[in-house]
Amino acid sequence: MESESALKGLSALAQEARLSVFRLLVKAGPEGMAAGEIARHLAIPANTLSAQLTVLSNADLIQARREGRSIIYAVRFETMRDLLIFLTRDCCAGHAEVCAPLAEIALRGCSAGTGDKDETPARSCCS
Amino acid sequence: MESESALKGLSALAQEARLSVFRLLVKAGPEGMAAGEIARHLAIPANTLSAQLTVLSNADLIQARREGRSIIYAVRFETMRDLLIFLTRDCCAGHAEVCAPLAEIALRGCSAGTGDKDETPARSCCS
DNA sequence: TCATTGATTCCAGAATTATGGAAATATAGC
DNA sequence: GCTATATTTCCATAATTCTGGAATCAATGA
Repeated sequence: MESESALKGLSALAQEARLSVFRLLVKAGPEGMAAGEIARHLAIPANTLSAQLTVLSNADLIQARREGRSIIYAVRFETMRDLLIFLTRDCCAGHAEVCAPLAEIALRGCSAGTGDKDETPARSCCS
Repeated sequence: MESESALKGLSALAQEARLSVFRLLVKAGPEGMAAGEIARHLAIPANTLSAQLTVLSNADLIQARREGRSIIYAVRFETMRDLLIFLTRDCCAGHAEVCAPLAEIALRGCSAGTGDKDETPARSCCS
């Protein structure tokens, strides 16, 4: 990922509502969640949410598919992975105090959880 | 790191000039770089750069110290580490396709480089 | 075809962020 | 104290982003 895409991704996530949407979609996993359901969850007007989903889509962080009358959004994990790798290389290069703890988190992976009090139990992964 | 700090960090990095400044400071390492030198490197007017450095400082991503007439800025790696961990937990939870490659990068650490053609040789780290 | 539901687009006003000229502040050397 | 250098603050303008009402589009079912 070059810095232009990274910038798009960062900008997309750098807003409260959009970060919430993204976090919700991460929880929802590959099956995703319908726009309306997201709107209900986060109490955002449909048209406002739509604009925010467009920003996330343009950054390639999420992906839409139609299912009946609903449009289902799901995270594109490859993009998020690439963004994380970009940032890690940018700030890790030469600095063990960043690399090491991050590696540990990534290895332990999901078992760590998000720290939210309302979080759902983590699934097993990262063999 | 809670989402408010993460948001600050993301916003700070979500701008072309600021991302460049940050990347430059990462390269510069703990010794940091004087504001004027940054400005010369990136061809940004001093006062504009100053505003951008303020944003990065407020997000705690960089730290200033005075040295004679110069003010030296250096990356705060703990903050960047926390931001990366926040993002990793947010998007890695349950998804090996994100965790695994990221863990590998973090373990190999700096040896990977940034991919830029003008990058300096990576230093050894991450034993 | 018509009504309903789910979602988007259009648009304009509000809010925030970015930029840089001019003036001010801080340090150093003479 | 005076001058030069390094940087910041003040301030106004420009640019961008955010928000939501109203209208529109798409799919479903009767």
